[in-house]
Formats: sequence, C-alpha cells, structure tokens
Amino acid sequence: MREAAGRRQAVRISDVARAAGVSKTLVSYALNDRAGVKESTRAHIVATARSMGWTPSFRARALSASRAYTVGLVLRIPAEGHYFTGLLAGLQSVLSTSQYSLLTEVVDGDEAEEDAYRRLALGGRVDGLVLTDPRHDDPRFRLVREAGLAFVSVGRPPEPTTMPVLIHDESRAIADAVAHLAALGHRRIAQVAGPQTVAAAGRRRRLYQKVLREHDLDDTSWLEADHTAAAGRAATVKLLDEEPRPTAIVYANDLMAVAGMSAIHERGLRVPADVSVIGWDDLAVAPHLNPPLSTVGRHPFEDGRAAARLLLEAIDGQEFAEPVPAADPTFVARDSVARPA
Amino acid sequence: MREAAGRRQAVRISDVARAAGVSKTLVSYALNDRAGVKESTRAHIVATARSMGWTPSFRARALSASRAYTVGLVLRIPAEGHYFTGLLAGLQSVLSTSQYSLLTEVVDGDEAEEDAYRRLALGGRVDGLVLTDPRHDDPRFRLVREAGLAFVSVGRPPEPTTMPVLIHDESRAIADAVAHLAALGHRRIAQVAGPQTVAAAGRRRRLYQKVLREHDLDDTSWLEADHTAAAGRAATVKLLDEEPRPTAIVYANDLMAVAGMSAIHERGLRVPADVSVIGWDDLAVAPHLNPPLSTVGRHPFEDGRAAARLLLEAIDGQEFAEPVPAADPTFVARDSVARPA
DNA sequence: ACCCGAGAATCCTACGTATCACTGTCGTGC
DNA sequence: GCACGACAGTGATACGTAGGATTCTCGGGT
Repeated sequence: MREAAGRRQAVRISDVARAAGVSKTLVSYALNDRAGVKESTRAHIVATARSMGWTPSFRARALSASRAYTVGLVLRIPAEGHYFTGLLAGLQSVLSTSQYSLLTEVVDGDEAEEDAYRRLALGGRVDGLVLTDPRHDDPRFRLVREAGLAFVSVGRPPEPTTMPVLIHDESRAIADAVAHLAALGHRRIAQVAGPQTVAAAGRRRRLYQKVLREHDLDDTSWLEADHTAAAGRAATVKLLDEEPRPTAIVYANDLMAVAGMSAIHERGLRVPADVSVIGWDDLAVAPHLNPPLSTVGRHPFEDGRAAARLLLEAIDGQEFAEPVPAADPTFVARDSVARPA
Repeated sequence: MREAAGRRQAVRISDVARAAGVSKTLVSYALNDRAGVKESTRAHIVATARSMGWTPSFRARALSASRAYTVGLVLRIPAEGHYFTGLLAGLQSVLSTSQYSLLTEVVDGDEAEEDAYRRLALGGRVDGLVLTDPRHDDPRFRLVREAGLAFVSVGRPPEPTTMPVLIHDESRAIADAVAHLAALGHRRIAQVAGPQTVAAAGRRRRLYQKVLREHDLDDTSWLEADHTAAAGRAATVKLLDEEPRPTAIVYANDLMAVAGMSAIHERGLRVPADVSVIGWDDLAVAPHLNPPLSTVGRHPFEDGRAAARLLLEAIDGQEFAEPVPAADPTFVARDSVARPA
C-alpha cells in the first residue's frame, strides 16, 4: 500500500532559502516581485528555486492571505446542460488567467441547494459565488448576504444589492421572433413558458405577451412547463386541443420544442405546414433537426467571461450601483417556421 | 467601498475555547469526536461553539492536515456536454457526502490541458484527479505520476498503474445494435467513428468491425470524425457516395447521427426507409427526434459515483491491481432503424 | 502515607507562506 | 564629520486548526 494522502509540500520555501543562503522572507519577496531585492540576488534566488522545482504551497498561501482563491458555481440537475457548459467555459477562460479556480457543486433540489451554498459560504471555502436563475424569494441571496460573501448574479436578483448583476435584454430577440411569425401570417401564437418561479421565465413570458399585443394578437394562450421533454410534450398536446388551434408555438427551451414537434407529428400534423415552432437556446443539434429548429441563441461563453470578471472585481471590494448589460440573445430563423397552411 | 477580500475567520477556535473556559485543543477534540473528553465538557463545548456560530476554517484545516479536500476534473471544450453533465452530478453525489469538493477546469486544446493539470497538481491544489478519455501517449498520466497525485481514470490508461481504472464493456451494446440491424436484413453497415487518437474510440471502432465480421458482413466501410456536427455531416455525405450505398450507418455520438440524418434527407433519401441510423449517447432529445433515434445509452451519473468512490479510496492510499467494471452501455432501439427498402 | 495509572485537560509546535517591524550598510549632502 | 535616507536583508509572528507529548487530577490499592 502506498503512502496515504496528506502529502506534504516536497520542497518548501525554507529549503530554497537555505540553499540560496538567504532568509525565507527574501525568497518570498524575490518570487512575488516585490521591491527591496537586489537584482543579482533575485536572479540567484529565482534560479535556485527553479532548479529545486519549488512551487508555493497553495494551502499555505491561502491561509496566510485569508483568501480561498476559489469561486463557486452551483448547478441544478436536471438542467440546461447546454447553457452551463458554455458558462463554465467562459468563467474558466477568465479565471485561469488569474489565480482563481472554479468549484462546482451540483444539486438536485431546494434543500440540497441551500446546503451546498452553506457548505461553500461557511469556512471560507470560496471567496465568491456565481448565482444563476434568480427565483422569487430566492433564499440564496439571504444566505450569501449573511455570510458576507461576494457574488455575481446572472439575472436580476429579488432584492437590491451592491454586488454585480448581469442582465440580458431579451426584448429584441422576442420582438424579432414574433415579427417573423406575424409577417408570415400567423394570428394564433401559443406559448410554452418556463417555470414561473424563476424570475427570468416570468419576465420572458410577459415580454412575449406584450409583443403579441403590440401586433394586435391574442396573448392568453400560454402554459407553464418545467423545461423537461415530458412537460413540453404534455403542454403541446393541451395547446393543440384549443379551439381555434394555434398555428405557432414558442417554447422556453429547445428540448421542449423538440418534444413538442414530436407531439405535433403524432397528431398527424406537420411542422411547419400546420404548426410553426420556435425554441430557445440554439442547441448544437438545432440546425440539423428535421425540420431545422428556429430558436433564440444565447451567449453562455461570453456571459461566463463577463460574470467572472465582475466577480473578481466584487471580491476586490468594488461596488455596483447598476446592473451590467450582457450580450443579448438573438433570434435565428430556420425551417421550423413557415407560412400557415 | 466595502472591505475588500481577505476575509478573516469571524469566530475562531480560540474564541470558542476562551468562551467555554477550556483550551483550543479540547475544543478541537470535542468537535472532532475524539476520545479523552468528558461527556459533560463535550456538551458544553459543542453548545458554546454552536451559540457563537463557529465553523472550522477550511483553509487552516487544509494546511494543518496537508490535504486539499478537493479533487479536480478537467473538461475539454467543445465536448460532449451531455456525458459530462451527468458525470459531474454523479461525482458530486458522492463527494458531497464526504468533506471533498470538486474543482473543474475547462480547456480547449492540448497545451491548455497540460497547463491545467500542472496548475492543479502543483502546489497541492487538489488531492486527486478524474481523468477521462485517455489517449494514446497521453501526457496527463506522466504528469500525475511525476506529481505523485492520486487519480481515477475513466477508461483504460496507456500505461499500467496501481491507481483505479473504470472500464466499460461495450461489446454487449455493440453486438445488440449489429444483431438488430442484421436481423432486419441490413448487409451494408457503415461506421462514422470518433477520433482514433482517443483510445476508447479506436477500441469501439474495432469492436464494431469484429461484430460485423461475426455476422459475415463487410467491415471496411468506416470514417473518422471529430464528434462535431460538421464532421458527421461530411462523413455521411462521403459514405452515401460509396458503391454499393450502405443501408445503415452507426455513429460515434448522437450529434453526428443527427447531422447525418439531416445530410441523408438532403440527398432525398429517407430515414429509416433508405438508410437506418444508430447514434451513441442517448441525448435527452433522442427519443423525440423525427424519427426517434436508436442509440446507445451510457450511464454518466453512475460512472461519476463510481469514479468518486474509487478516487477517494485511492487518495486514502488504496492500490488497485485490476480495472473496475462500470455500468455497461445499453442499446436502445427506436424508429431510426427499420427493414431496408 | 505513598504510589500508580487511567482519564481529562493543556502546552506547544507543525503546517508553509507572507509580511510587519526592525537592523545594518553605504552613499550623499551640508 | 555627521545626520539622514535609500536600500538590502533578517527575525518574528500571524493565519487557524490539529494532534503528539506532557501535565494534572483523582480514586484505589498496598
């Protein structure tokens, strides 16, 4: 059996100091590029450290600096794997240029989520958190406030804050989508909206309704569904039973849109001839579906980069009076939308 | 401007000790359930700690124990968001019952990946790593060996190791898929395989060929593609030009299968009447496609759970002589496969 | 009256880095 | 000739927890 964990640092700063014939302090100064070290001494120390293969201990540095050099992201499962993969990549692309790392925590329900936040916030496990999809009465904001933890919220939080908030303007994408449908002659447009406890889902549903009214269209035909294929299918079946039948359905995400198209086909109806369909997310498969899915593309990678930058500033003590606008989603027209039969 | 980061521990173990009128050591013993503390004293200490809201400092604990209480996972982007989301969830479900957290690092190329591993391995940032998709001459195994870091490999590593290795037996799923096609009368089955530098992709391609030969079928019609939609489409176009044309195509992942179906339609051919299609992954959208996609389901969540358990044991010093079998993938028949016209 | 031992509690140092406060040295200007 | 400041370098301690070594306490046996 090999030696169990609890691996000590192989070569310590004191080893380097002894080898170079100077004090630990000077080694630290030399390697952190601080003033007060003669250039020749610095070169000697750096060379010694390199030859000994010394890397500063992350743990000791974190304790000494009273910093975790880590930020946290809590993901909900089952969830939009798509958006979060991109967000993750964007966060990383910024963090890895700093000293920071990203800790992910995956949860599957409200209680688990609160536990996760408590675990991360307490004990100084992280210096900051990325919060996504704020809900009404979201307990997370109270938790982080009490813990005095920095955060960045992707989406408007339920309470005012001086922490950074990243917001998207979805009105343009929604206006484009509805205009596209209206121009083709659609008069009955139904909506399968996301969970209305998620603040952004409610806002998006109301935006769609507002734009429908601006086109003098009925805005009353909408249902709530929880982003799963089953819910999307069920909602679609209900909408197809309405009288008169909608000629177009807009969905809160692509997965529900795909399940909806499947339900439409099972009814013996065609997409787009009988019912046009629009999704939200622009999954990798969307352009290759049969028919290719019209949808709204988001910018998770850019969101991640912006969120990481803001979070690092917040950790640094910066305050934010106003929400920060992020890259807006854009409508992508494909063949799942056509003139109604 | 609020106070910048570098947040100290609000209440320390010494505060609790003073308030309870005992030494720091006794507080530590009492809260870590160690012997040598009178029961009444323990109760008093626990009550005091609770009333003061004390949580041990993660940073100090990590330094003192010479442990990071963290394991790392490096993801490649663009990649199978699907499998990794599940893997992440599985890893977490085990880690969060221990003291461990998961650090993710997202990279987009070979150099970035090596950097990422170096960052994590050096300085004791993590106690162990999850390595996925081993490649031939994979530099990561050398890196972790040199760093003396524990790891679990999801897939057979290129070099022998005493660290745990999780392996899947794909032969059953592949045999089922080919048997299903053969039983329906398919004689010309082509393959769009994954990147052959990934060891598992090569093995899977050869497995398909072996099973084809067992059915006395031609095994020479295969192409390599890099898991993207564009590559899947291009490979499909080439295969459709072959003479005689294949009546079925099996793909290394669902995304390429979807793109392939799209290419088949563009040729004026039908799925499954003219060409049957089988994917790999069982994406959430697969059952709802038009037609529903036959594919092979993996078990990322269970893989994640198993990997986490093994990694924690490896960190504990356990050695592994044999690879550990994981939940095998299973073939799922859907309507994208039918009797050839 | 004295010794012994088990259990209870404390003392002190390790963990490894960073940094504050300080000492020593040398050149410069008056 | 002396005061002073800039610069180079060192010593000691904080960071907060854990735990081995040690001391203390107290009851029981001889």
